[in-house]
Amino acid sequence: MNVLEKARQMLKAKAVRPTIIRVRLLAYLLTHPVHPTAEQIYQALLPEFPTLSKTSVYNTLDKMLEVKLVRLITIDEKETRYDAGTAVHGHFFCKFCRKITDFAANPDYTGCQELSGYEITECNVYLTGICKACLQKINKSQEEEKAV
Amino acid sequence: MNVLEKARQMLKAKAVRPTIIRVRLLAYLLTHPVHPTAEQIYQALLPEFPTLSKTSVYNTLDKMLEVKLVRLITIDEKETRYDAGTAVHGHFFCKFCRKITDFAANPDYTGCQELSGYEITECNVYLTGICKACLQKINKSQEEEKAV
DNA sequence: TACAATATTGTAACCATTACAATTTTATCT
DNA sequence: AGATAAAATTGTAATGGTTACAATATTGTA
Repeated sequence: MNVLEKARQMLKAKAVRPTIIRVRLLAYLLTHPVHPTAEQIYQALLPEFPTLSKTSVYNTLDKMLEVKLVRLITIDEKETRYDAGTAVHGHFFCKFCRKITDFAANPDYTGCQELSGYEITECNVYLTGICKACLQKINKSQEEEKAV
Repeated sequence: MNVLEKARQMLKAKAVRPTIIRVRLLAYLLTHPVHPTAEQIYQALLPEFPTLSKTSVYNTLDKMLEVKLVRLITIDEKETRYDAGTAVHGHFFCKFCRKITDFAANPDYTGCQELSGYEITECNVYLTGICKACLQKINKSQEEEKAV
């Protein structure tokens, strides 16, 4: 089954009408698990739907957030990112390249006193710092400075 | 030692010049650990500093973020919140009243394979859902509907 | 006091996101 | 298939948090 059919099935299972735009947008998220912004999604779909509007992207994402086919990632305070991954995992945000990396994380806070009686619907673990690649770049440029 | 003196000491320790506005703003955060927004901080300090500008609030917060006297909380995608608490803890965000509750959380991801070689400077655990008080309100209003 | 560095202010711009009314598409019924 | 109503999509304009930047004020030091 290709990814379009898969996206269609996922939408149907959540009783969301599988319109072309919704199917393609969800398929895009499934095949591009890089936590894109609304703008990136818009730009990616534009060639295929020249009349696509930014509002439609936001509407579609809101719909999918409602039924939990998509998760919000607010680790980057500049813009919101979206993730179609269903498995719970943590997100690492590099301050230099602004890329987000997934990592295994499934914390259990059911026994937490402060939250007894609370209804928890979403869980996000965010780490911020500098990724390996950027660290290497930084070290390299420092060495070059020394050499001069 | 009162909170103003404490704020002054904290700023000095980080080599940030303890100007009146910085001291008062930090003292406000220390005495109001409710994760206020920039707007709320601005409104709270305005009576004392009638000429205070929003830009100064942002500048001051940026300065304190740099030296880690303050942490960013991005759990609410609508606006950024600020927290002067130094101890690591998680944040619960209620979708109804938009209040943020602290809870104990100190996850250890030093052994995480995906992040080996990464430099981690910040860690945030965000839970979203409905708080106890809002759940009770919802239940109550549902009962009233039934009664009618 | 005078000077240089730093902090604060005010205004205007930026830009992601949302509101809303108009248009188009879709599902259903005849 | 054609008609109709509901739902989806679009375009435009507004909203509002945040930032850029130049002007002004304050601070520390000689």
